[in-house]
Amino acid sequence: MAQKIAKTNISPDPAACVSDATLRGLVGYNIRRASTVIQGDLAATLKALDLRMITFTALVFIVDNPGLQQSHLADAMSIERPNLVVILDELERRDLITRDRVITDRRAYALRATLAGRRLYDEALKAVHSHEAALLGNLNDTERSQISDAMRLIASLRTKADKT
Amino acid sequence: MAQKIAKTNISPDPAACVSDATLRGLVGYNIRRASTVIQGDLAATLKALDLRMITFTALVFIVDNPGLQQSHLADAMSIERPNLVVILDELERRDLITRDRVITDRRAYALRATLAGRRLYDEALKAVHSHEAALLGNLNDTERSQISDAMRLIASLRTKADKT
DNA sequence: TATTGTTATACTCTATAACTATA
DNA sequence: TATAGTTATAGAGTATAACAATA
Repeated sequence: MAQKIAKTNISPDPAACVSDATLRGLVGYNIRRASTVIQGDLAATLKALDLRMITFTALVFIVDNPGLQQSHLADAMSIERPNLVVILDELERRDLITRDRVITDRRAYALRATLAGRRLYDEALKAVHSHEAALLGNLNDTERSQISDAMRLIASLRTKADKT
Repeated sequence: MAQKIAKTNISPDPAACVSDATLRGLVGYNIRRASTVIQGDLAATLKALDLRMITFTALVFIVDNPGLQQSHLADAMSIERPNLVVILDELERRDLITRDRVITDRRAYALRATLAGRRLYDEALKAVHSHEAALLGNLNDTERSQISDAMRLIASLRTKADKT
């Protein structure tokens, strides 16, 4: 027993000894790790409302931009049109949104949230905001704004990956 | 022609009119967008060296932690052991790393970078650092440090998604 | 001829169960 | 019995080609 404790003290957690010092010197590595933690936590929050990150995002865009077309939503979400179809199928099946033919262009659908959709939107946003408040409790409003500003600045940058 | 220009001026880019004001109020949304931009750009940088983000990350860990075992590397990279196998297979096939039996525990492999692996490590890190310098050119060292510090703080937080 | 939404499909990334060889 | 590495496989998420309806 004493021997076991001694052995444990020598190597309590080998994984913790793995150095990521080089990677921590990269801004991209640190942002990605933070993003992973927040997304994981956010996913757990939304799961209680039977929403995934991507269905939540689509719902928010539709509530905020009533009459939006699928192709424009796909652009805004930076996803391909075919992948949006199944997401909207799910939201429509749950009666959270409607797809109405556009009279001036019968190829397109105008997306609108139903009352149930707007209610879920309110509920989800409230949950996500409290979640962020809890997770980022150590940061004050100024610090949180600074982080968001810096992230928006970086998100607006483009170099090699720019395709357009 | 004049009519066409007029029409264009009315609606130059419908997608740009889609408001994401609500989502921009969420720190997680802003971090994820920044992360996507940086990862995309980083991927393009590493592609020139025939590396993906995940193979690059594994290589850096192995060079920095010689003798590392696969299970500890998987923990450090937050990926499952089976998924690491194919990554190491690729690095080993390209003679960038070796898998040596551990004499004290013949179940485990000690991972080490070859000379070629260390050379690619140097080359890749140089490329990634210049890439970040170019992408984040508008930010000075202090601002970049502040961002990294904030991201590391967030990455260290755990609430709902904490499984352990 | 070009565009909107759709289907089918493929490719990557990730997660789990079960096996082997060692401990 | 438990652990390290492996295999097979299933599930997300994402990307492309091709089609019907419409412009």
